[in-house]
Amino acid sequence: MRNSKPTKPKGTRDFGPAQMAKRMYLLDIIRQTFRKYGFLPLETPAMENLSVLTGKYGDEGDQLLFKILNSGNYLSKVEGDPVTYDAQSLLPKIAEKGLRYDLTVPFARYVVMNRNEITFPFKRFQIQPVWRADRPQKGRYREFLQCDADVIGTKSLLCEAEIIMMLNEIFARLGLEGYEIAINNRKFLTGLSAYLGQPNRENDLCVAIDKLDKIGQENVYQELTTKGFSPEALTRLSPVLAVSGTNEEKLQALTAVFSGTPEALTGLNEVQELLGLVKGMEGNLATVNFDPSLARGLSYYTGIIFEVRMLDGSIGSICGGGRYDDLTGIFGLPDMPGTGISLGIDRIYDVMEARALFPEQVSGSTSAMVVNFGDENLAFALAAIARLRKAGISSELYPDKAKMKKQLTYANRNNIPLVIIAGAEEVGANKVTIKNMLTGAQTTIAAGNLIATVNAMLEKN
RNA sequence: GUGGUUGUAGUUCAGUUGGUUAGAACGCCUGAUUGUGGUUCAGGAGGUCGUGGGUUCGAGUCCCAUCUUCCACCCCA
Repeated sequence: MRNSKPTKPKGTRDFGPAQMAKRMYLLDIIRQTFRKYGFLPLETPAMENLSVLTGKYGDEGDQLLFKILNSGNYLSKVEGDPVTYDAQSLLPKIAEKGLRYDLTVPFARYVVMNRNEITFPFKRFQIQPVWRADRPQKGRYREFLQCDADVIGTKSLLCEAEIIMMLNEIFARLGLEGYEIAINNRKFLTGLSAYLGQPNRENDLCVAIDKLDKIGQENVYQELTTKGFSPEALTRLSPVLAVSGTNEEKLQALTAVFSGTPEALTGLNEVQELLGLVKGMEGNLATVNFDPSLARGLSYYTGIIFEVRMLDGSIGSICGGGRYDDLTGIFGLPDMPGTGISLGIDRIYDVMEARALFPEQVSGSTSAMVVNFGDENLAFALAAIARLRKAGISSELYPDKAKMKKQLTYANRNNIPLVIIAGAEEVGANKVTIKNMLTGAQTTIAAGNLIATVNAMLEKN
């Protein structure tokens, strides 16, 4: 018999109390802001049927789905020898469920299944973990928490404008600076593709130009050439990639170039209109950057798309999203336009940690500990802890009659600021001693003044 | 999925061309202080060197496999 050391699956993390305090601080701000903008909470199961998940994220996405083996004798439905199957044809026979890959598709499923109960437009937010069988890397995990806010059932650009307002508000409250909200429009990209003489090739086009910041123009052109884009197309593309200046200047310049391409113009006009709406709501436009090379991979986007990134490039995008005008169509409910965003709180956490942006007092420790002297003070200690809790003071009684040294060490390690000491000496005189662990000072007071004194001392800290 | 990288006490890391009993710092435990933590001092525990094979008289050190870590690509939060 040999004990093996326990391990944790690749790309997963534990969050101890110290990390949780910070995560909850972050989540509280996001949750409050979502609610402030009228979004309602929703949760869906960790697992979905594979029929719901597959085919929504492209071939690459399907590869990254975690599949759940059927219960029981899962090989019984396989005809013949399983070894003769390839993975793709064997899969549907042995697995019919998978872990969710994002929150948008489960949301679409929910909307379709509950279309008669939902009042549209429907605004919901959802904060739950998602799983991807990706190879872990910096800021990239196999299990991570997404914070989504979506509006479904309206084509109004006001939704996009509110998303920008909301993002700015969240980052302002977190004290996070040095980010940009990049925006673009899929319609513009579709028009661009046509303009280049390669209609319906916007996917390949997007994948390539999305990398502009990273690999430079030359490499983008090389990639496009290998994908069959002609030299003429690249010549027509270059003024688009080279466009610079303020958002207004970029829009103006591109509007002139695309005067003969209606779809691209529609896209540009929407961007223009969106910026106007944000301005009208007194939003901060300094963080908003119209980036005609922003593409985003997920194929369901059809309108304005977003991406939030740190200007120092320290980490991948911390938020992504966009408009999808027909997400529920694949589930048999057409004409259900929507738009939404997803915040990656694991990455935001990493950035905030690196910049020491978490406030000191997020630790959320217990306020007071009562020292356990055993029978000597059991009755008194029980009454004291009850009174403290009735008064709303987070407190605990050390569970064992241990040495005072050990009990104080415990309080110290857990950042408990006040320790209540009442042994035979104090109990006999109907008094208690309160020790302030920060200063080391301690006072002995009448037992009846315990709550008032503790409150006063906590107030001061 | 492709290419690379990493693994030695709880943690961060040393460990010479392969050579006795694998080290340090911090942390942890005990005591100085039988009712006082955080500072100080004294002492102590803790490692089949990621795992499994191989080469060798001899492997933490070399080779293979596997897992893990981190990174780039793909893609993405």
